[in-house]
Amino acid sequence: MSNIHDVAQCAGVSIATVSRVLQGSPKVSPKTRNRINEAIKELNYHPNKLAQNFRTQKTYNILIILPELGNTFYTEILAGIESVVNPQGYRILVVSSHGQPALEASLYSILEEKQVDGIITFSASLPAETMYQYANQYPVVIACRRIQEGNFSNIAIDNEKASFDITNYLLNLGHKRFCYLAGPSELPLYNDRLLGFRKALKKRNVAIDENLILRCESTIQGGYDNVLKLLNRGARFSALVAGGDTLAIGAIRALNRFGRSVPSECAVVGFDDIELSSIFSPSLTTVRQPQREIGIRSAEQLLDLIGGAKPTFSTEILDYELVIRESSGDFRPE
Amino acid sequence: MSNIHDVAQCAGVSIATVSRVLQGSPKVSPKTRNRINEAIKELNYHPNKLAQNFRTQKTYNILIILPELGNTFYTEILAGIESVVNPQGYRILVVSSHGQPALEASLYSILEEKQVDGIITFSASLPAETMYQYANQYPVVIACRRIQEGNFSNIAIDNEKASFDITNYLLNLGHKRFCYLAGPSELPLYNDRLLGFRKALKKRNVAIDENLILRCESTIQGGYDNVLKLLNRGARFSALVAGGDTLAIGAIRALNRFGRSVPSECAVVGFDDIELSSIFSPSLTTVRQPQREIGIRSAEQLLDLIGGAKPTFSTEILDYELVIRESSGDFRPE
DNA sequence: TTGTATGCGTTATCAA
DNA sequence: TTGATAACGCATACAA
Repeated sequence: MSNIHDVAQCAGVSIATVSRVLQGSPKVSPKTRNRINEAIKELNYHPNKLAQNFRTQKTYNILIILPELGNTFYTEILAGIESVVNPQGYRILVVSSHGQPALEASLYSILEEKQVDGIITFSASLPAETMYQYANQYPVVIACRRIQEGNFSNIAIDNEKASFDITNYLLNLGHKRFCYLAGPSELPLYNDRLLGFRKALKKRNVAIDENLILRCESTIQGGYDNVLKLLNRGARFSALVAGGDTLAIGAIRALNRFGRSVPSECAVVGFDDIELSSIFSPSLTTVRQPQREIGIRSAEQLLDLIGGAKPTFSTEILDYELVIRESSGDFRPE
Repeated sequence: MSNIHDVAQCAGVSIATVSRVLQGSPKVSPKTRNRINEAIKELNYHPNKLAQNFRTQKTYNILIILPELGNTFYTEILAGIESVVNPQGYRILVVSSHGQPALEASLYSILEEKQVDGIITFSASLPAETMYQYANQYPVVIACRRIQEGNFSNIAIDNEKASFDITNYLLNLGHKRFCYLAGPSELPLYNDRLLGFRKALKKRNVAIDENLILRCESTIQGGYDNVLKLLNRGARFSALVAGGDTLAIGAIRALNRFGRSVPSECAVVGFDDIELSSIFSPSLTTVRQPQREIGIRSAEQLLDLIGGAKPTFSTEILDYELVIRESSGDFRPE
């Protein structure tokens, strides 16, 4: 592997001049610039980024923490992020926290150790104080989660309110007996959604049966297993609200397996509007988040922070949209 | 930000001793070790990884290049990779090549610039010679693609043979008029699969109508759009073979939209066995790849290369499995 | 067991 | 426009 000295020697100049060419500095005569470029080509020289990063303390890498890979909900968000950071020369690296706080904590060391310039997390499974400490010291944007306790910059929809609304929609259809499928309690956004559900019922004085509130892994399998178990225990409900579309789809499969058809015997609604939700049969009533916009705004905020902006700790609440489809039993063809 | 000097000073030792503690060297007396650890805590010291990496020329990062993010096919593969590299202290970073050769090429610079210790690519959209050059100089494993021209270490199923088999399955059911949906020609695995399809038909002397061979983006939308257009032109076929499950599902939706039911009026098969394929209705007949094993073997090979092993350039062919479900019209309940 | 000193490859400051 | 050189933070060979 050749280094900058080799290039300098080969071109008959000093390493300083080579460095200038690498930086695209205008203060190099065209003639020497050419000589140097030829030397670079001849030696197949690639600047050692490790040394560059070390010297400049900059990586042009941005870390994206997702609760899980392979959840299509994030695909469009990532595209939104890339659309703003790529033109600025940044690259995104994606890791999964697997929803485990310990693992997520270890990922922040990647930032403390300066291997990336900033983090956008969609996981945020750490305690608020810990997050606050990181966010105060480093460029960190928390997205898709609204943190009430403490002050944070973050971009999200109002999960609680959206959950309130979609529950209300079912209440308006006349449902009285509900089952709720929540994602893991480590991920606060699931708690927000559960809270919205509770508030909606409370406001209408509809009783909540705590036995019908389940915590599951937020996967199709998780929804399926938990609902099937519940049905086997003889539970009765006319509507099921899920904290995520995968959970809802698992629930529908369990209901079908148990011989209950959706929506005629049980209404089901989800959250997120993943791709599968419109394809699945019955198609899923759900809450659509502005995924691309979430990505774009998160990225813009992060670049500001990297650029030296002070964290404003202003929560940016984006709009959501109820998407009414077949699974809730009030399907109106478009 | 405190550095190793600060810690040394605070603990009253030299930086060499601090460094030894950081490396976990046994040649430090428990007493000084304690003093140093306290100093580290007190100063909230984090070793600057940029400097460490620079010094050791090692990052403990592995780059995974996928053709696209959000394709659940890769989820299990990634889990397999993590299961072998995490215990060794490596971390995986995932990027998408978006199937664009130019973009993928730019990703190799991340390796040349030593920002990662090795690459596993599932995209491999670059010319064989280029790939060969990289694979010869750096730790690079090419997975899910069998490169015939030239010698490469790679891990894959025999895409051509699997495609031959599943096509044969349809031929055995009596189909004579086929439509084929291929993914982008930049991704060679799609070409391999198309080739297997062609060979199967040729062997049985079944004519291939080139107008019924379509190239699409490998998404549900891509399959849907192309097949709908074809149907609107009045094309007739009794079986459709797709180079990927997303394409197949898009195709089924287009057929349904056009009023043709699957499988009774048209048999459809896919490739990959993504999660959706068993959930979709009709469930999809497809080829299942040993995803976890692909991940594990790729990672093991890569770690060998990183450890200094010479590339053996031996292609490792893993087994696949035909999964017969509803969409092909020969559904036998398990 | 501990300390001293060197160098990794680059950028950037200063002088020429 | 160019060159000499210091500095970045750390690991390590060698000396003590």
